[in-house]
Amino acid sequence: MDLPKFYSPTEVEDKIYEQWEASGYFNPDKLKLSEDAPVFSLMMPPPNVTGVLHLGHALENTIMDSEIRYQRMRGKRTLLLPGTDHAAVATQARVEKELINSGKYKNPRQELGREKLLEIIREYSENSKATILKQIRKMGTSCDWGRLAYTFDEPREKAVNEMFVRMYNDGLIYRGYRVVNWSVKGQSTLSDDELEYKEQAGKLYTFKYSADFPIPIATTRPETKLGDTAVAVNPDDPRYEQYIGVEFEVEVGAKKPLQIKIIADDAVDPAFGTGALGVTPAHSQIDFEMKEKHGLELIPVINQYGRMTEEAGPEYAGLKVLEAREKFVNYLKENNLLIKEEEITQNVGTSDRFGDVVEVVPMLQWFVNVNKKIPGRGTSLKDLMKEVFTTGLNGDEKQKIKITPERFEKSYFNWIDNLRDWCISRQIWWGHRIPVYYRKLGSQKAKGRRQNEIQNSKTWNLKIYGQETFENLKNGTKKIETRAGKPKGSEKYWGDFKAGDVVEFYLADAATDTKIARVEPIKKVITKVTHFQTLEEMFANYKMADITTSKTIEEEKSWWQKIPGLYKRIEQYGIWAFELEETKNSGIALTFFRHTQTNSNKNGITMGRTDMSINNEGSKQAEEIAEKIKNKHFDLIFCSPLKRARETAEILFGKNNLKIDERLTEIDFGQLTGKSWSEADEYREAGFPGGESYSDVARRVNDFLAEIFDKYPGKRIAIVSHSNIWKVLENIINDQPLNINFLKQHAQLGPIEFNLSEIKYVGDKPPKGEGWEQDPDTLDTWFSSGLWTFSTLGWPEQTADLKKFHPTTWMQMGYEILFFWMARMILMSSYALRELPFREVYIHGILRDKSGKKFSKSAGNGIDPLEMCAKYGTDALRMSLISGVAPGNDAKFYEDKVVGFRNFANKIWNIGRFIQMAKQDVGAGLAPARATARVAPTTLADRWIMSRLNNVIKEVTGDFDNYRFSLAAEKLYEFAWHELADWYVEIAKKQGDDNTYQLLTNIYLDTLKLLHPFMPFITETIFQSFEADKMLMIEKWPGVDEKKINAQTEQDFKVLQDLVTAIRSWRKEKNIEPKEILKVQIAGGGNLVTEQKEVIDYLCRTEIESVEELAEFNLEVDEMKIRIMI
RNA sequence: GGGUUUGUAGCUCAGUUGGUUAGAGCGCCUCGUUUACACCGAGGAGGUCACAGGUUCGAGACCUGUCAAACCCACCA
Repeated sequence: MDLPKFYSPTEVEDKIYEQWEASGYFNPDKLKLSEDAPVFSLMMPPPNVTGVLHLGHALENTIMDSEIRYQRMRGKRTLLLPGTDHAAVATQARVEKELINSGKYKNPRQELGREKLLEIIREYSENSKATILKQIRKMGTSCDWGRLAYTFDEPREKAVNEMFVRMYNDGLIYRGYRVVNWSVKGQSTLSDDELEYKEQAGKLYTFKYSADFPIPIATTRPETKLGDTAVAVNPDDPRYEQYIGVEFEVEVGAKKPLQIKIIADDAVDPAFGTGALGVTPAHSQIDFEMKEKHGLELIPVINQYGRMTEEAGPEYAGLKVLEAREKFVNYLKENNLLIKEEEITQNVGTSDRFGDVVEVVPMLQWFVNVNKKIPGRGTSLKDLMKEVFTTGLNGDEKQKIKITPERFEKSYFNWIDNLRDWCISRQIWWGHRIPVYYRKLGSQKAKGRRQNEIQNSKTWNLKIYGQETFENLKNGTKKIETRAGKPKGSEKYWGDFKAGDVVEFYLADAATDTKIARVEPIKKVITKVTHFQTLEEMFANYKMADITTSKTIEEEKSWWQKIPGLYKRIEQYGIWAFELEETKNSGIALTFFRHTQTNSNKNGITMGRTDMSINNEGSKQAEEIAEKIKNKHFDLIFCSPLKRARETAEILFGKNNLKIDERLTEIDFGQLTGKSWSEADEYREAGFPGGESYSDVARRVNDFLAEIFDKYPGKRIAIVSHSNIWKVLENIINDQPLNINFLKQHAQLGPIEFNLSEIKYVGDKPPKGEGWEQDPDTLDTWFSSGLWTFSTLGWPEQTADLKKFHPTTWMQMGYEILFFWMARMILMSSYALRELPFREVYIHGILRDKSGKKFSKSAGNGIDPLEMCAKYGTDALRMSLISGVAPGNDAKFYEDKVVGFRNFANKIWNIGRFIQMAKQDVGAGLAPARATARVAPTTLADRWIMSRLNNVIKEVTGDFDNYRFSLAAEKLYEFAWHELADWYVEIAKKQGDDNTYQLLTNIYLDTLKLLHPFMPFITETIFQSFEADKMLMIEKWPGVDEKKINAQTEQDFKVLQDLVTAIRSWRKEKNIEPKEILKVQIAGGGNLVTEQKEVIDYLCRTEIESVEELAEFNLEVDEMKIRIMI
C-alpha cells in the first residue's frame, strides 16, 4: 500500500476511531487478558453539560487517554469510564440567561414554572451532552461507552438518595437555621467555595449608634447595623475593658431599640478601625459564630430579595440595600453620629454564576456536618478527609492517596482546616431533589388556595384549639413570630418556620379534633424566627401562661436569680427549652447537652430538656420524635429503669439502644408523698419519707454524670428520665456546680434539630398515605459528583464492577477543582465505602492564552479544540497540549505549537513512507521480520540506534510511570526526529541492504508504539499499513533489552556525529559548493575512520583517508586532527 | 494576614534524586529543492539560569534574604 506524501488526519481519524470502538477493546471485559491481570480504572471527570468542550477538556482527555492507552498496552485490564455532569447551578443559570437574552422572558422561573423550565433545561442539556460525547470521540479518548454515566440519570439518582439517607441517619446531614450565602439574583444558596471575591471600591464609615454610646464602630455595610445585637471588642483592649458585659439600648430607627451588649472576642483586631466591631449575627458568618458563642439575638434586616425587612424599622422596610444604606448614612449625618467616612477597597463576595453580590442571610437549610463524629467510627468527615493523606484511611498505611505533584497536599490541608459545615440545599430546580418528604400536621388536604406570591416560602396549616387564642392571633396580641402553636393547655409546636412563610390557622374543636367550619381561617406571614438565647429573652417573648408555671414574670425571674450558678450559665450560654406537650405529673424529660463549636475553637454549651408525656398507647408525638431522633443524634442513651421513662425511651430510641442506669431513678413524689411536686417544698431539704433526700439524689446524679462523661469523651449523650430529674440537675448546678469546663471538653453534640410542626420522612420514595410533599430544594451539584467514582459502578448495589474497579486506580483533575471535587469524592467514598476513591491523583494546571490570560468566552480568546483538530489533526493537538508543561503548572497554548507537532506528525508519516518505498526497492515485504537473526545490528549505526531505542524505551516507560508526560513526549520527539530520521535513516540509505531495512522497520514500529498513547490516530494508521491484521492499541508496550544499551557505542557514534558536523560546518564557513567532493585526511581516528569511511563520505560528500600523523590541520574533533584539502 | 507557584535564549517553556560544555520548539541569519518529508535538510547566532549571600570538590537545582509576577485561602468589620 502506498502512503500519500502528506499525512491527512481528517481522512483517517473517524475511521480509526470507529475501528477501535468496533473492536470492543475499550471495554475492559473484552480485553484478551488472564483473569488475574492487574486492573487500571479511571473515571472520567465528567464535563458540565453547559455547552461544548473547550481546550481544558481537550487537555484532560489527552492526559487521561494517554495514561489509559499506556496502561492498556502494559497489559492492564483498563477501564476509562466516560460521563457528563448535570452541573446544577451552572446549567440552570446558563439556560435562564439565554431565555432572558432571547427577550421572551423576564423571569423564566416565574413565567414558566418548575416543570416547564426544567423541560427546557433538560432539552438544552441533552443537546449539549450529545455534542460533548461526540467531541470526546473526536479527541480519540478510548473510553468504554457501554458504561457511559450521567450525574443526573436514574442510577446516579438512586446513589444520591441512598447517600443522603445514610448520612441523615448517621446525623451527618441536618437541617438548620444558619447564615448562608444567598444570591438574590439567582434566588438560591451557594456554598462558601462558590463565592468569588472581587475587589470593589467602598466606603468605611465610622459612627456611633447614639450620642451617648461610648464605643464608635466602623463598617462598610451601615444598613446591616439596624440588626446589630452586640459590639465585640478584643478582651485585651484596655480602652473598652470597662464596658465588657454592659448592655446598651440604642434607638437607631429599627423596629425595636437595639439591645447592644458589649462582648469580648479574640477574633476582633484591636488595630483595625476603632478596634470595636458591630456584631450583626444575621448578616455575617463571623458575627453568626459570635452569636452562637455569646448567646446573642439574631435580627434579620435583609430578606431574600435583597430588601430591608420590617425589623429594620418602618423607615427602611422594603428599601433596597443600597437605598437603605444611603438613608441610614444620612440619618447618621443628621444626628451627628457619623465620625468618619473613608474610601477603601474591599473584597466583596460575588456569585460568578448569577453575577451578583452575595448576601449573607439566615435561613433554614440542609447542611453536612463535617465535625460530627460518625456513629460507630469515632471520626468525623473532616478527620476522614485528612486521614487519606496522613495515617491512611482507617489507620491503614496502605490506604493513602498519592498526589502528584505533592505540593497540592498542603493547600488541601489548609482548605480542610478552614472548612465549615457544607450547605447542600439549593433553591434552583435543576438538580437532585432532596429526598425528604413532609406531611403537614393538621388538615392534610389543606393546600394553600392561592399560590404564595413569595417564592420558596411555605404555607403552614395549624389548628388552633380555643376561641380566645384564635382571637388573640387574629388581633395580633399573640406573638406568632416566635412560635406557632395551639395552646391547648401548654402544647406547643416548634416549627421549621422561615421568615416569609405563611401560616394559616384554623380553629378546631378540641374534642373531635376537627375544623370548625363557620370560622374563617386566618393567615399570617412570619416575619422572624427566634431562638431564645437567654432567660431574659425568653421572659420577654413568652407569655407567662405559656410557661408551665403560675408565677408572674417577676416571681419567675427572682426565682431563677436565686440560683446564680444556673442563671449565670444560662445568661452565658443560652437555653433551649422545647416544651412539646404538657408536662403532667408523670412527664418524661429528655435532657441533652448541646456542644457548640465555633471556628475560633471556643466551646460553648447549651443545656436543655424536652418534656413529653405519653398516654397508654404511646403518644403519637413520641412516635414522631422517635422518627426524628431515633439513633440519629445520640451516641449513647441512658435511661431510668422506671417503667414510664423506659417505655417512652423505647419508643424514641428502640429497646436495644438503651443503657438502663439505676442512678437515674427518679423520685416519685406521688408515691413518696402523695403530693404533687409543687406541694413538696417541705421535703426538699429534709428528705423524703422512706427515701433518699433531695441532695442524696443530686449527688447520685452528679456522680453518674461525671462518670459517663469521663468514660465516653466526645460522645453525644442523651438522658431519659422522669422530669423531676431535671429539677435535680438544677440542684446540682446550684449547690455543687456541675463542672462546666468538664462538659465543655467532653460533651460533643452536633446541632440538634427538633422539627415537629410537620412529619418528616427521609428516604428514596415517600411513604404510603396522602399528603406527602417532597422538599422543593435540590442538592448542590458536588453532592452527586462526590459519588462519581462509585455511583458510576452501580453503588449502592454491590456489583461486580464495584468490586473490581473500586477504589479506582487513578484520577486526574485541574487544581481549580481540587476542593470542590477531590475533597468531596474523598469525603463520600471514605464515609460510605470506607475506601479511597482513587489511589493516585494527578493534578494538572490550567491553559492560558499566549499572553497568560485564562481562556474565557467573555475575554473572547477562546480556541475551539475541534477547529485545531480539523486544521492540524487530533494527534498534533494532543502533543501540543501535553508537552512543554511541568506537572501542576499552568501552560500557555498557542497555535504555532500545534503547527510544530503537525509537522512532527508528518515527519513520522514520512519515515514510514520511506521505509515502505525502500523495502519495495529491495523487494522485501512490509511486515516486520520476525526472526531476530535477520535483524541483528551489524554496523556502528545499527548498534547505536538500538542502544538509543532501548534507552528511550527505558526512560519513557519511567516517565510514564511517574506521570512525566511532557518529558516522555519530548524524548520521543527528539528520538524520532533527530536521531532516527536525521541520522539513522540517512545512514540506512547508504547501508541500503535488506537487513538494515528490517532493523529500521522494527525500530520504527517500536517508536510508533511508544508514541501511540500521545498520538493514537497516526500511529495506528501507519502501524496497520505495516501489519494489516493487527491493532496497535492493544499491542504490547516495548520492553527494554538492557543488553542493547551500550554507552561505548553511543560515545563512538557521538564522535562520528561530531566529525560529520565539523566537516559540514567547515564547508559552510568556507562557502564551498555543497556538491563538491572534498578530500580529507584524518589522523588519530583509528577504527572509526577506517570502518565508517563510507558512511562519513556519504554524509559529508568527502573522500576521507586515514593517516598516521598530520603536521598541518584545519580542524580538531575529539582526538582527531583533520586536514581538508580543497 | 496565611499559603503556593513562577522568574532560564527575542518569544513559549523543559531541565526527575545537586555532576561533563545549560536544552527544545518557534522566531532570526546563511546555504540548499539529490524523490521519505519544504509540513524539508545542512550550518549558525543568541543565555552572568531575577538579584545578594551561604552549604558543597561541584549549584539553574539545596538553604537564607531581597526584588518582581501570578494564583489560592482567610479576611478589614
